[in-house]
Amino acid sequence: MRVLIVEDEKGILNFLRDGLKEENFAVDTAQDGNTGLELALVNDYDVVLLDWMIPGISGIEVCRQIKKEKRSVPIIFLTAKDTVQDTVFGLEAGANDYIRKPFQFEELLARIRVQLRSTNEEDSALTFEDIYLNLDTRQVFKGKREIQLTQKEFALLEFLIRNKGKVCTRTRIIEHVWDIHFDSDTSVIDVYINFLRKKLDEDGKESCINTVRGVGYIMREV
Amino acid sequence: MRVLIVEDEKGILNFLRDGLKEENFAVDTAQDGNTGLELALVNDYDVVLLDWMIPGISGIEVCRQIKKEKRSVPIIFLTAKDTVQDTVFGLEAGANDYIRKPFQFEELLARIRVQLRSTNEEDSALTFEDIYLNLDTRQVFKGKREIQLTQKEFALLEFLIRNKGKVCTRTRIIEHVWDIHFDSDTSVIDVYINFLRKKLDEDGKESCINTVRGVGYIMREV
DNA sequence: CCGAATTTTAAGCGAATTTTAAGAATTCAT
DNA sequence: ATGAATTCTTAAAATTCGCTTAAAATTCGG
Repeated sequence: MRVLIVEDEKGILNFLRDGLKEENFAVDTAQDGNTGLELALVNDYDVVLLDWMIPGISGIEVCRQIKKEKRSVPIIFLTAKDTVQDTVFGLEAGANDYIRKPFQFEELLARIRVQLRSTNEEDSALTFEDIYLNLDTRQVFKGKREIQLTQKEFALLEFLIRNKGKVCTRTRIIEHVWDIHFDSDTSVIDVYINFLRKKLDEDGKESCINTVRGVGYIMREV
Repeated sequence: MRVLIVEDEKGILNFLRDGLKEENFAVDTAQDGNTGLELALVNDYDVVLLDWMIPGISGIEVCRQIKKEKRSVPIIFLTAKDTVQDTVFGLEAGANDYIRKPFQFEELLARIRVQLRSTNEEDSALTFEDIYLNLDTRQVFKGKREIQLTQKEFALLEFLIRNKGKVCTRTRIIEHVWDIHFDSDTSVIDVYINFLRKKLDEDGKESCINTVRGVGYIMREV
């Protein structure tokens, strides 16, 4: 899940970035309106956090522009202001939600989850056959057995399951899970597929992750 | 589907080439304007990706020249610049779309698909009689039976079905599926037609792929 | 700052795929 | 019917690609 944070105050920015990374988001940041807008238009984010008062183009304007091109990206305003006026402006500009500073990180997280939930229509769990992924607790079960996964393993499995039934090309995987854009020469995917298979597959049975030679991988339900 | 990429930065070039090959495109590349233009004029591409700033003739000029001779080839600009000015120039020069670097591979792919769709009008599935090709999962079914195909087999079948009812000449096949332009002295097509027939045809019945002696092959609906 | 866990790199192996090559079979014109 | 051209078939050679490992680099908590 990719997030863009547009916020000029360094302290808050770092706080948010670190917190969200811990929650396994791929985080991009911008400290002014222009950069923020550009990033938002170029990339596909799952949610955008937008400060109200930023240098360059105002938050409201950034919001308006993003919504013009990409209707579906959820935008959450972070704002110190709290008059009714401003809130109305924000929502008119197309924001999906807003949160007043200072806020509890937990609350922000909750609001982000709400937004994600509404676009994808999933709860905080993903499943594939007898594999169960709880996104809240980061627990993974294979049947009744709990499986310990590292961050990257979890992210890769999450991506594969979200795209179950479709071939995930190496390029897409490296972009969504590793956030690498211009390096095609790495075998890190192979290694992690191998890790997942070792942890998830049962002896004798076919792997739950299929290889599509020359292309990528797919989790295909039988 | 054939793509030409004109881009001087090696890293980006490789990244694009690999990514597009995974998506089953036949990819040609050029690292300067002159070579790019020449390739574009000599061959039939389904889409051209053109960097703005390249050695030799400028991207804009290449675009203009291509459009003068071949109105219909869609051209997508890859550009680091982002002023309105440049965009306007690009579109005036005849570009069909542009994308700013750095970009998500996904987004590029989406834009390419938009361009292709306007000429063809395809979904993620192709059919010919009881043969069903799913481009998402790369699965092939003959009736209810699933058929395992390799990359090249898949690409060849895809090409034949996209052109069903039309004769596919050996030259067009070798260009679109193998990306070979001069070497007419190979029997690789015969071999692969043979592979496909073995996998797809049923005993006793006529092959689903017809030979047009001296010319090529055709999938003709009865 | 150290040590453990995680992530990444690199290399060898082996299997699957792709290509080459050559003889057999077919088609077509004379 | 015959011979030339073209296509089919097969097998073997060449290549590519993914799997596996181990070791190096990095991150992170104490």
